[in-house]
Amino acid sequence: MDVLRRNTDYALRAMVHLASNYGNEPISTRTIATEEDISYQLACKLMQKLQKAKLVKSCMGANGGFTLNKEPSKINLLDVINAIQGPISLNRCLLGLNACKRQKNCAVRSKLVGLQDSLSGYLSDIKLDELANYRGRKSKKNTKIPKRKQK
Amino acid sequence: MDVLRRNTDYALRAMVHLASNYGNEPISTRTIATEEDISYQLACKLMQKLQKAKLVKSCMGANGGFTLNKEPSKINLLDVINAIQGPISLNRCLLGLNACKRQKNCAVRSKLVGLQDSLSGYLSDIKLDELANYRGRKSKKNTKIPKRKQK
DNA sequence: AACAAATAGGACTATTTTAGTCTTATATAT
DNA sequence: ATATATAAGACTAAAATAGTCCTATTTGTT
Repeated sequence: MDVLRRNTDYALRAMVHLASNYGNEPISTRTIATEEDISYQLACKLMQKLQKAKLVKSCMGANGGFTLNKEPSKINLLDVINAIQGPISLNRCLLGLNACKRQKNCAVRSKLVGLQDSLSGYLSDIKLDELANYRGRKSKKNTKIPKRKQK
Repeated sequence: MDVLRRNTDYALRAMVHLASNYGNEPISTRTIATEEDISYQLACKLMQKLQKAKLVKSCMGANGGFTLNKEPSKINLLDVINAIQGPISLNRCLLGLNACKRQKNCAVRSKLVGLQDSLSGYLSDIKLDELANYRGRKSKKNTKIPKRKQK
């Protein structure tokens, strides 16, 4: 099974796309969907989730679209994962759901806590700017504020 | 979402149970199911999977049941996970399935490879003996070979 | 030999989760 | 006005996971 779901992959592509464009005009969902091979309708859903999580900023209307809401270096992989698929947990027990009665002296659980933490740590250390630079090599190193007025 | 599925939790309980009993007579699935709160039918399925993975040894017939196939210290968490839910992967891409065309210069992918490895490493460093000792404190420190003849 | 207690294993069903679509409403530049 | 966007809820479809059922086989015990 996969830890990162398909929709998370899509969202990550979208975010990297936006990161590569950081500092410029908003990009429409249609453009992102087309260039990143995501169904348009689905992309809309994902962008909305990202917006709710304050990772992107939306501009409605003609010439509208999305821009990152923070510098790429201030958005990490875990942020995106959390926004789209919710918190990653090694098992239900660690999430607090469906906790079995064994909990308090469960050896498995106690071992997993450490792993859970290092997993989160690793993911939150990977920032969007690294991903955007690696990928397109068309990063603009441009930190201008988008000219378009924001919502 | 959970990395370890419910059935994996069940199987882990069963394995820890067997580890605590290592060196003694086989334990029947019915007993394991009852003591570990697993549906009997489901437990049967899980034990079969563990058997196919050579983690446990079965003894058919009356007074039959299962014993570990190796010392508890030689069975790790990842073994059990692999037996029950198959290999853990961070995403499809790393599993080789559904690989997207971006593959070769995908920054996300390259970052995840490292994480995947450390995840596997961590899980395979946790052995059943640690879990069994922690839990029941009724470990026998007894390495006798089971008296009952093995299949 | 008969019986009871076990595992073996395939087929099937149900449940849950995830992915994806449809539709309608609202905002905004031209 | 119109065209091009986002917003968002309801809905459907597909896939993955969990769980059950049934029948066969093995083996110890009486």
